[in-house]
Amino acid sequence: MLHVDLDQFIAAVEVLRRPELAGRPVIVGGRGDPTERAVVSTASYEAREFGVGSGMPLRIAARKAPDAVILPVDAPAYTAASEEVMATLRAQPGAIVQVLGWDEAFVGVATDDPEAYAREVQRAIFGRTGLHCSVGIGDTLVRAKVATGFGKPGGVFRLTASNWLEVMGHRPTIELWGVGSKVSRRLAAHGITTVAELARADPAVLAAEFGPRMGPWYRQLGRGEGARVVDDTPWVARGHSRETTFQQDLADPAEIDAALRELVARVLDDVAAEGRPVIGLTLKVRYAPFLTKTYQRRIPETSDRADVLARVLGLAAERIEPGRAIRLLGLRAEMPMPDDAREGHTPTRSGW
DNA sequence: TCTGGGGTCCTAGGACCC
DNA sequence: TCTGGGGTCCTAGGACCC
Repeated sequence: MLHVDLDQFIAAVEVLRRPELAGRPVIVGGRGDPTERAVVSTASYEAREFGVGSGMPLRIAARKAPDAVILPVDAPAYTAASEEVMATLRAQPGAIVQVLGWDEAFVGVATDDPEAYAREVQRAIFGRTGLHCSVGIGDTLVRAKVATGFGKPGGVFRLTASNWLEVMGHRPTIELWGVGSKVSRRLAAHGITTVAELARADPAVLAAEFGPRMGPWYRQLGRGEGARVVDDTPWVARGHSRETTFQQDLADPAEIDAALRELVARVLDDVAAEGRPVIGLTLKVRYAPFLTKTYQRRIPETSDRADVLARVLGLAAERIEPGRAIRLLGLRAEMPMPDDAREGHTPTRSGW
């Protein structure tokens, strides 16, 4: 299994079309205005030198890297670049491709020399798109994914059962794919701080702490074990959602009503593009300063836009706390899943 | 530091049914 | 009547990923 990950993808796409930015700190986020409520999508390696990273408020990023070029997010441009990359991968001999996002994919292939294959993948992607990537090689998907980090930038790295513990054993659990800050802290409370410790943790302790599915799965993660199959079946979304953080908190009922109607329209456009009905709604409300509530409702299957709008407005009228300032409104529509896309999932934290 | 947007999956508790 | 047990559905919240 190969895991292919583009280096500083979004920033790299921007630099490709503005070569004069090469070598400069580049930050992409929001509408490119550091005075707005927005966060960093990607920072170029030069910007990361200043301590700027993904998810950081744009305002803070601009303070840390005052000379950085700050650009707005241009999703269509990244989608187009991503499609070029994925097409290149699919054109490789024998490749089975599972897309994980704009800038990464698993590639399953039978080869005697995976390093040579990886180098060829890098050459092909650069040749067609001008973008650099790193490649992880593994005997499980988890090991391939984790290996990529050791190849960055522009390299190739192999992680298998034979070197997993030697390379990863002494590292903190948060470096595992699927372990974040909360879980690593809960693990630490049980005396588990390293990958090796997680690998030999008591399954009963993990199950008691994290539940019957997640507990055993974390132990597997510590061992680098898991799926060994690249799945290229087309993605079927469970739902579509839209959300907006307002630059100024909303309090006026008329403004809230208008924002809800806008959200319904945008979500239903996404749903209608797939020609599927709606079976559930989730209204998300972030009250000022930062308290998030979700109001969820199963609804009779419908494709009628007016019906959905009426239900959303009804849900909002019932649940939204009157008079409270609102920072964010979001709406998610859930769609029925086809039978063949519903079963057999083990937790992977990224949907496949 | 004052915290985006679009996704997925898991857990827990209560309702309800047999 | 003072009280079982299992299964499923629904809702709210949490965690993680890119």
